[in-house]
Amino acid sequence: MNTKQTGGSGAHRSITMADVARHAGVSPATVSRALSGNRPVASELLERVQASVDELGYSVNLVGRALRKQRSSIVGMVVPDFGNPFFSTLAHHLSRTFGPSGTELLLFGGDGSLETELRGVRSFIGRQVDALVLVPVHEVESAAAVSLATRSVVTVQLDRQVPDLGAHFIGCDNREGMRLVADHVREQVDVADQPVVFVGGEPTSSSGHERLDGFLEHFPEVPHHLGDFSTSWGQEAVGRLLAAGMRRGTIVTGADVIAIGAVSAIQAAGHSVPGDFRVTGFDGIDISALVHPSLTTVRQPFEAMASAIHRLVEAELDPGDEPAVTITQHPPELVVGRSSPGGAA
Amino acid sequence: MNTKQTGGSGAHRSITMADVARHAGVSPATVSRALSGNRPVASELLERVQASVDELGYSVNLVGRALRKQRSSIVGMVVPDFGNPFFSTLAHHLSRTFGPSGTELLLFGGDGSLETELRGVRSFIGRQVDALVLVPVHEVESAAAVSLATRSVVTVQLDRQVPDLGAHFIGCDNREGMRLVADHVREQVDVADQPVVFVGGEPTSSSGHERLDGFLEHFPEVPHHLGDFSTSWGQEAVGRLLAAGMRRGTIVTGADVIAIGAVSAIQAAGHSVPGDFRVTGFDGIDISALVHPSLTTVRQPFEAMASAIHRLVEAELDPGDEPAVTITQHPPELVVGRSSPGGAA
DNA sequence: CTGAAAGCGCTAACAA
DNA sequence: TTGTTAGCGCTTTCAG
Repeated sequence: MNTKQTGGSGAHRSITMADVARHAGVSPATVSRALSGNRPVASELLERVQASVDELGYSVNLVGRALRKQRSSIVGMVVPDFGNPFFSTLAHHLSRTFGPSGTELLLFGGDGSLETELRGVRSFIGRQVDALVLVPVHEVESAAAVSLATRSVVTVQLDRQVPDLGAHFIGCDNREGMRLVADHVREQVDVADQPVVFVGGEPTSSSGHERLDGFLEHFPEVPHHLGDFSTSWGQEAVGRLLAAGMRRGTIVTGADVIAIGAVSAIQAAGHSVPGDFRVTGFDGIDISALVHPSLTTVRQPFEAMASAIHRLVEAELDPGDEPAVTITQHPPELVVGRSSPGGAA
Repeated sequence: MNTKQTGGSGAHRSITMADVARHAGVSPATVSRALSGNRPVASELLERVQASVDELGYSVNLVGRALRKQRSSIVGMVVPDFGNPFFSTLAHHLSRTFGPSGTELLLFGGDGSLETELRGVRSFIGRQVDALVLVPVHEVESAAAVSLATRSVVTVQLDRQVPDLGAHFIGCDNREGMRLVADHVREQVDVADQPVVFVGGEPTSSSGHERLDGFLEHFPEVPHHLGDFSTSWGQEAVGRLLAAGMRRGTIVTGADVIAIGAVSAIQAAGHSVPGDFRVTGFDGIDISALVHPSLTTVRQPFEAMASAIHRLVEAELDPGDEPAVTITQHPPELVVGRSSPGGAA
């Protein structure tokens, strides 16, 4: 039973660097150097190695490499939920930024719970990711996940932050965004005729928090209704407003997904946007330009945020300098659509 | 310079199992067994180990584990593009299905190119994923990526397939879906008054292919315009139709994202849906119920597909049986919205 | 039930 | 420039 049997049925050992080395008549170290390009290799050997690699169909085992190098060339990203198109948009821009640079972006999507978020963070840390990009679920209760991440690996919070943890944060200036909305509403809407209400996410995330505060700063007396960042909350909130007898109004929302739900519910009930109700969103996800009417919204500078994260991560990984904790709120931009007056003809 | 200096500045070694073992006064093997639960450990030792783990803040290095076990407890998913909400929807459902089972779903999003797709596959294989779920970019040219994947690891193609590679495939029955659309159009539309055109994705993916063929089978003479699966293609196609003088019609599209672009362009040009133009989509992503008018579409059975993949992967990983190649086309369902007649009042 | 020891595949010191 | 060797952190025989 101890015969040197190769092949046959069952799991087949895959090809290793040692196999390639033997086949090419060089040492494993030479193969490693030839493939990584980290150190010079005589061009003749390099060709022999390459030929053996091709012939054997070898490809490097990244687990072995990661164990040895103590890093994996992965940037892990943890988002609360795969289903929310805003998070997909963030991932999309980030992967475009990181893609060309060798490290690759891998995405973990939670179910909105703190437990799953922590699992995601733990898992990435245990897999020796080079860096972690984290959109925290909760402004306070995600502290465990964020501080674990920060202690273990280069970590950047994105869009939402747990403050005071010494962790980097890249986001947009939500208060400024809401100021833009407030100015727009003041200029374009007769708020006596179409009274303003705010429909946002609970201030349990920093974005929800800042957007609510930011808007109330300019419209202090406005009623506000808070739920989660979802289309169904937008629908439900409008359902309540209509049930309460509201027939005209200006609905300022905390996110495009909420706004889309709101518009949908308004229209389903037979009212019009922007005739009866004006609606504004926040984030500037692609779809907001395509719904009918197109959404007036605040566009986050996705590209700028993505490249800021990229630069920050590169700087942190570069042993040269020790950058201070970076907290940047990028300026957003008002995009006037047809869900509120003042857009193009 | 050779003093045993611990701490201080610079990178700190992280805690290993050996540290825990020393601290608890047991062997590393015992720590391993205690933490994995793979083998019985005396309850007293188990407590000691647990205490040490807590005190030292140890967490297992998954790279070391993966190297030793030759598997990583990761299921890798490769999609052509993070930006397409249909792929996010697939990922969302899949992660809900895999989440509770210990293995976790990690998502790689490409840029639509074959090179990047291959990179994603290579990377996951090199990281010893337990299984790979792949939405291939191209019906033919993704063969390299799919067959590499299939040779190396349990692989399931999702939604789109490269045929004849002996790889599993889970998708929906696109022809049947298009039959539902065709029947709906025949029953509800005066096609003499509102002539039918098909706007789809290029038949370079199996879905694009089957949806086009499937519809033409029932409406053989219909003009068709093919581009990519994107909202901008939907807009552009409608732009061309309008430029060619079309003012009334029934636009059957190959995907919700195309339909959303189409509706948007129709409305932007001052025409109405469903008055002037009827539009149908395909896929049943969430947003299609919320646009105005809501989209008549074919909903893919996301939950059923996700759990089919889960079962298939579990079965393949279970050394017990050797399941045959599975190719399943799940039955989709027509959802009648207001973008075509026949919906609820 | 527990410990000692080997080794997963790779790369970085060190020697030549 | 190349080879030899050690060891990253873990699990799993194999002994006891």
